[in-house]
Amino acid sequence: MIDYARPYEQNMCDLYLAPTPPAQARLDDFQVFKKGTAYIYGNYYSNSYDAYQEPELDTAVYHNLVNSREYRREDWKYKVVADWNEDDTVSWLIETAQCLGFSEYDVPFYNFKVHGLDLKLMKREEVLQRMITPNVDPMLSRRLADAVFEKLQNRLSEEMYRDRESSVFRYVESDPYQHSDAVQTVLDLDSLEHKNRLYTSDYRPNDSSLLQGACDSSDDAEDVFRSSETASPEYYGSDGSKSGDEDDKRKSFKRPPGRPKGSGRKISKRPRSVSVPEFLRNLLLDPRYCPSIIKWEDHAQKKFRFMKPDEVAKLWGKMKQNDNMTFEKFSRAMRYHYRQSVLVSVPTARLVYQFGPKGPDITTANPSMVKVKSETDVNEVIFS
DNA sequence: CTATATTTTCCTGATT
DNA sequence: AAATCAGGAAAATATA
Repeated sequence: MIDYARPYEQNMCDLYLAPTPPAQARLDDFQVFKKGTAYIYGNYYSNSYDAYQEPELDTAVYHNLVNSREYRREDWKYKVVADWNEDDTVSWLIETAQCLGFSEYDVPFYNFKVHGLDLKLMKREEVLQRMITPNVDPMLSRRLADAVFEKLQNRLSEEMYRDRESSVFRYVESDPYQHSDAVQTVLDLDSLEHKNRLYTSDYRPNDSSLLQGACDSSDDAEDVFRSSETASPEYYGSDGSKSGDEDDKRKSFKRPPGRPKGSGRKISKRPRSVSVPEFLRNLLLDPRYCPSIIKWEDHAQKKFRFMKPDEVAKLWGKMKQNDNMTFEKFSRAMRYHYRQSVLVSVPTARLVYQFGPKGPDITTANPSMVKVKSETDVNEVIFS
């Protein structure tokens, strides 16, 4: 059953041309040397496919909520807001949200890909509108929006003040978010063994006074938020792991018994990663991918066709940080979903599959299927 | 940490 | 002949 599939959201797949981060070395890379045939085989494939690559899609990155880490650049720190480009705005937003003790997964950052000038003009209400997203508690989004808005206003007024002080503006020394030195070693084996590390532990507290509660066991946004206001997080006395040389003030506080107020709400921590069927659904509902590389064959029957199987596989690989993904392997993953009727095969037709009874929800507010349908027919004629 | 679910890799054999 | 399909097997990852 694929009841875990998140509802489709616009911008769920996001396409952008940011430089791709250095690919993580995977153990799989080395397996090539264990199998002589695979080595030659692989070369052959990659060479022949290179000829078909379309530059536009080559640099495309399928974005899902998981890789906001692409926006970890810090250019924005050295510019005035008015000079921020879209990426600067997003980078700032993500970092600010984290400094405030929120999870980056609560931030629908793709709604904030705006130039700094537009951000400046944004009213509190608009920030809120953009912050709202189906998977996050609206109250949480509201607090996040408010807090972010305040931060923005602070920065803007500080800029104004500095502008009067000196005509030459430099932001560096006033940076409220000094980043700690990167703790990265070339020989760090962890980075080889677990790619998740990138988004689980890449996160470094920038403001310890605010972040005290953000990284610990609290699931509750209320707790996190309150700790930033009153600095009264819970004290772990039993195992002793948190006591000792830590902050003395903490010892005088003890969490009152019972469930903290408002702790029943669910906030999004790390969202479940996108499954193969979900991924397909997302592409199918996104006009940036839909007719071009994958399209509906028959929306009513949930049938779809791969136009460029290798491009789809490449996107999947990109999303999973796996440069070795091929349609061959991707389709194997698809076939495993036959068992549960999430997908069903369409015999005789090649590159055509179908969502089964347990498939993801494919409804959408703006179906572009009508147009697709006619293109289908055209292509059909040409093909045969 | 354990168990289950999903995905990746590789492979054999069949089909178009 | 090259692509695509079907699954088995096993290992790797992800999630509960």
